[in-house]
Amino acid sequence: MEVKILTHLYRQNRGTSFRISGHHLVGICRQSKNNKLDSIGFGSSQLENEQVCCGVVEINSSSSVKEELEEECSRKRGRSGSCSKPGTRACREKKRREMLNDKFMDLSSFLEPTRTPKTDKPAILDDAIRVVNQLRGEAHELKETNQKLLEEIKTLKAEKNELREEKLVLKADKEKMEQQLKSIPSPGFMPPHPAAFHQNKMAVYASYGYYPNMPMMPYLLPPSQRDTSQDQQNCSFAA
DNA sequence: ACTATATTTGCTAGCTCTCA
DNA sequence: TGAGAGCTAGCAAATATAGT
Repeated sequence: MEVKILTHLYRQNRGTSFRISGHHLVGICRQSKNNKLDSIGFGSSQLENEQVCCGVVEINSSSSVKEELEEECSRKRGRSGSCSKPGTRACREKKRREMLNDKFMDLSSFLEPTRTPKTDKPAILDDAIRVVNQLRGEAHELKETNQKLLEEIKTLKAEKNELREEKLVLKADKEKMEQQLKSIPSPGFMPPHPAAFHQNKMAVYASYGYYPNMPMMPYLLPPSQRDTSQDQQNCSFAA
């Protein structure tokens, strides 16, 4: 264990006895903010009950001796009825306080996982209130968004149904018109112009009843072949 | 000196057990 | 079944202690 004598005096009104490497030191503990042992005020055995220690040793070790000292130097007050006797009321009360503190630490860790848990209880509660309010706001916004999306889904479904019905109506109309076309009587035999045969334009007449079982071929012909603008020149007798 | 935290202690409510 | 005793958790106030 490395010890370092500090120059300043350390004043305290109560001391605790320690034994380090066979040397008897009398003094008190000095703890840092996080309750870890920081240093020990010490004096001689003759100064055990004096108010002024002769010096302070700084502890710079992770040895079990230090742990023992830390145990010895905890904030526990050496009163009667303390938690040294398990099952006593004081012990139960201490357990209850520890449990409470643990819950506060858990809450602090939950609120700010990336930071060291706070020990300031009002600050932890402030954080908790802030986070709860923030989460409430977010939940409210998400509920509103969800409601809007549900309404949009409803509208789109209605629109889809309308389109489906429209499609059925159009399909029925189409079938009806096809039936009507099929039922129109033939206007009489009109032999196609020979040029039509020659230029493969015969299909133009297919839908007029000559070949009722044939598909409407003109739609299969390329536009250049459906052009009849030059027919008059090609076939003089048709004029 | 002041503040935060730990400890002690008195009080109360709730629960269980015993007894008439 | 109701009354009383005993036990305990929880709360709050008082007090002690440590840190700044």
